[in-house]
Formats: sequence, C-alpha cells, structure tokens
Amino acid sequence: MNESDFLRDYDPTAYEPMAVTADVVALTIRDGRLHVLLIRRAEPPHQGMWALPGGFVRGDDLKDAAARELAEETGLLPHDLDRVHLEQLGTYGKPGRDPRMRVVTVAFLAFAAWMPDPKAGSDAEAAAWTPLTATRELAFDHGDILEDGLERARSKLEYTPLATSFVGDEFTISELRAVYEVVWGEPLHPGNFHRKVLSVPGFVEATGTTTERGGPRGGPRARLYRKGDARLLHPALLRPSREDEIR
Amino acid sequence: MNESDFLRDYDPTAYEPMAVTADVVALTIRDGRLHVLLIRRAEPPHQGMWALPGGFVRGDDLKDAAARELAEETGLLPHDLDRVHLEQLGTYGKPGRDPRMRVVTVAFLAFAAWMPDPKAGSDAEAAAWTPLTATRELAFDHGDILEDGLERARSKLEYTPLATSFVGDEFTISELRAVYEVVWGEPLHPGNFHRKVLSVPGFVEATGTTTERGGPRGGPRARLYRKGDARLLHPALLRPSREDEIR
DNA sequence: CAAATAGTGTCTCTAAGACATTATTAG
DNA sequence: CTAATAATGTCTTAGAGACACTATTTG
Repeated sequence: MNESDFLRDYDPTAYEPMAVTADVVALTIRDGRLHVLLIRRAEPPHQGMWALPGGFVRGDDLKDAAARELAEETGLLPHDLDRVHLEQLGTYGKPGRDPRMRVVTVAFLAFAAWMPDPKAGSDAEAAAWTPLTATRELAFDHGDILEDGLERARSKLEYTPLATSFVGDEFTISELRAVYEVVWGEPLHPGNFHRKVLSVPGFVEATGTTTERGGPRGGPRARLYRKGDARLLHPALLRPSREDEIR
Repeated sequence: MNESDFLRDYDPTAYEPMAVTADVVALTIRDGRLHVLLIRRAEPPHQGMWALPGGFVRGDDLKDAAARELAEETGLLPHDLDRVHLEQLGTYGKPGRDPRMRVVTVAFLAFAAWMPDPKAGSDAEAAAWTPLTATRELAFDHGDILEDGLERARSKLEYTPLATSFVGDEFTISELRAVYEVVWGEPLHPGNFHRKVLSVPGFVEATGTTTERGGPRGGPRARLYRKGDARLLHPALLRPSREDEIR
C-alpha cells in the first residue's frame, strides 16, 4: 500500500459520505414516573414524529457533542451539566437507518435528578419530557436505542450507585427505593431494601439530619443520606425475578 | 431550519472530514495464556508500531465491517466466523487521536476458542497473536481500547457463559476453569469452581462421555460438557478480591 | 383516633469459600 | 509405587427474602 492508496483511504469523500451524530437518551424521574427527553422532528424524514435529541459531531469530542445537544434541548447551563451522569451507550450504524445517507450515531445515556422543562432547539419544533408509558413509535431506529438505554439503566442500578443520580443531594432511603421501583418497574420490599442499602459499604452516608416532616399520609420523619464514595456496589442489588431473561 | 440548512448538515464535506473505522480486540487463549491479535503498521503515522486490526467502514454494517477485518487478518472463512463471539465494545472519537484527520473508531471485541495463525492483510506488514504480557505500547489510543476490551472480557465472564467461547465444542470443567484463571489472572479453587459451574442452571450440559486419557501428569479421566442454553449465569461467578475497584 | 411509614428484629434458605476426602489415572 | 487431578462432602459464614414488630408521624 503506497501513500496515495493511504490518503485515498482517509478521504471519506472518495467513498460513500458518512455523517456521525451524537444522540442522547436522557432519563429523569418526574411525578414518580420515568421520563425520557424527546423532540418532535420539524423536517423530513419522519417529520412530525418523536425522536431522541441529537446532532452532528463537529470538532468536539463525542461526549462533549452529546452534552452540548443535551444542554441545547433542556436549557441546562454547563454548571448544571456537571451534575448529570453521561455515559456512552452504543453506536448504531446500520446502512439505511437514515434514508438520506449513511449516518453513524453514537448514543449516550444521561441520568439526572431534575431537569428544567425543555425548550425547542434548532432542529425540533418541540421537545418534551415524555413518560415512558406514553412513548409512541420513534423516528429512525430510536426505539431500539431507547430500549437499549433502558436496559442499561436497569442493569447499572444493580451494581453501581447510579440511583443517587436520580435524587437530590440529600435523600431518604424511601426516595432511593422509589428510583429502583420506577426504573425496574416492580415494587420492592421496604424493610429489606432499607437494610440492604445501609449494608453496602460506601453506597450512602448519613447526614445526621432528618426530613422536616413525615410522609404526606403519616409516618415518622426519615433520616437523610448523601451519596457515598463507592463506585461499585458490593454486594450488588440484584433485580428480582428475571427468570425469562436467563435462557 | 429550511431544507438547504438541512442538507448542509447532512453533507459531511461541509465540515471537517470524518472517517469511521471498525477496529477489533480479538482475544484467544494459546498455550495457557491470553493473546490479542495485533498488526504491525506498515505506513505512517506510528509506522512500525503494533496496533489493533481495523479498517474503514464502507457500505456495510459496523459489525460486518469488524467481522470482515477479522477475517482478513486471520484468514478465517465466513463459516468459522459463525463460531466467533463478536460484540460492540465502544466508540472512540477524541479529536487528535489520529494525527491526519478526524477518525471515529467503533471498537469490537471478539472471542474465539482457536484461530489460525494470522496472515498479513493489506494494511499491515505483519500480524501476530501476541501474549498480553508481551504487549508494548500500541499505536493511536489502541492501548486504551485494549484495556477496555480486557475489562469487558473479565466482566462478561462473571455473568454470561462467554467462557465457553474460548474452549472447543466439548470441554472439561478444568478447561473451563483455565479460561477463567487466564482471563481473570488469578487461580481459582478447583473443587469449588467445579461444583459452582454445575450448580448454575444452563451453563453447561453433560455429554455423557469422558476424555480418552487422564491429565498429562496423572488424574482420572474428566467428564466432557457442552455449552448449555443459558444466556445469563444465575447466580453469577463473581471475581474474588476486587476491593480496589469498589471505591 | 386510624392509617401510613421508618427502621429494626428474626427466621429460613441459598450460596460462597475454606478445607478435607475418595477415586482414578500417568509415569 | 507416587504425584496429580476429578469429583464430591462438610462446615462456616454472608447474604437474600419473607415476615413481624415498634415507634413515629399525618390527618
């Protein structure tokens, strides 16, 4: 292989043009339900359909491109973005997934305790936090990407302290349990969950304070906790009943 | 946003040119040690350095591009490729990781029980299965990619039956244990491992036969097993002693 | 007051790991 | 024969989950 072959290989215009986008599956919990950030497409193809927010990767890093896109759609400031967990989910590049041209999409997964109401970005006529129970069919293969993101989120709750990204700085064990119940989609045993969380080293750390009031329907004040210093939960909090996924 | 803005966004030549490659971290076990497939770069940059095999994504799917690259470097036939586990590892796109131009690399992870000796492909003057203990510094950020691949491999042995991809169709529990020991880099208790593997539903399935001979240094003939139908190991085989990774 | 909830106690069963033991093979 | 190894047994301890219970708070 000589130098001209070499340069030809590195000239994308010599082959099919290829675009790289960074799309985001942004999850948050509102009103006790899991929500995903969606935009309504203002242009064809799939005009009028809901899709994941995303945009072209320019001169920045892939993760920075995803963060920028998330900030654009949500109105988050760079300062707020520091408090959002953002990780790479996977890359989707099947030919034909975008009817116009070859598009390779690097998908990211974002978790946040609270996010402002979205404002429409430049490439969407509307953006909205949508309850997962209400999601319709999405544009392109974004339905698959969303499914992969949800499975990743469910899985990461098991062996990382990620659930603390969904709650505020100080939280009660019940609030943490609500995160697990909403993401996993099944009720957990309050007493066992409580004891389990406190038994995992570094998961949470007591603040020494309690809530001002008890629950809205009674009950004592709950102790408040902060995120601990563990990066992995050991032992892990495994999901109950996944018999169907094993075989 | 009007149609011309739109098309401009989809024309990659209007911005920095971007290339997409599929690179492969191919792992196999030879002589009781973990090996990775490396090529020696025939062209600058990093001429003469070792690197992961990879190539540009053309009109095919990302995974197909990775499989093609793997086949090229190893001389594997499509038929053999069916028996190789191939999964997406992650995508690396930091600006400057290739000094020539913006390159986004989708990395794949491959596991195989046995692979033929590599032959040099078109863009390498040499290719070789290299013991991991003997890997020098790699070109580009391939050292990081390799590290990520190894960690993924170690982790997947815990909760999937992936170890069976490293052994032949029929194998003994000791052979399976050797896979775990080599990938995890630490000895395991033979008796406990044996009982544990057999206790995980669907991990392995007895063939009813045994090896022809005992071990090279004595011992009874071992029973032979096949891969079972489990997709997830439950309970998982957790790595011992990862205290350092928890915090 | 009744109802709800936080937090803890207790019991059972499973699983992990340390260690021992027996049977079978190679050399 | 001895050394090595396959396979199983035994014991201890940790952890998951079911269930009960007390204390505290709301309305």
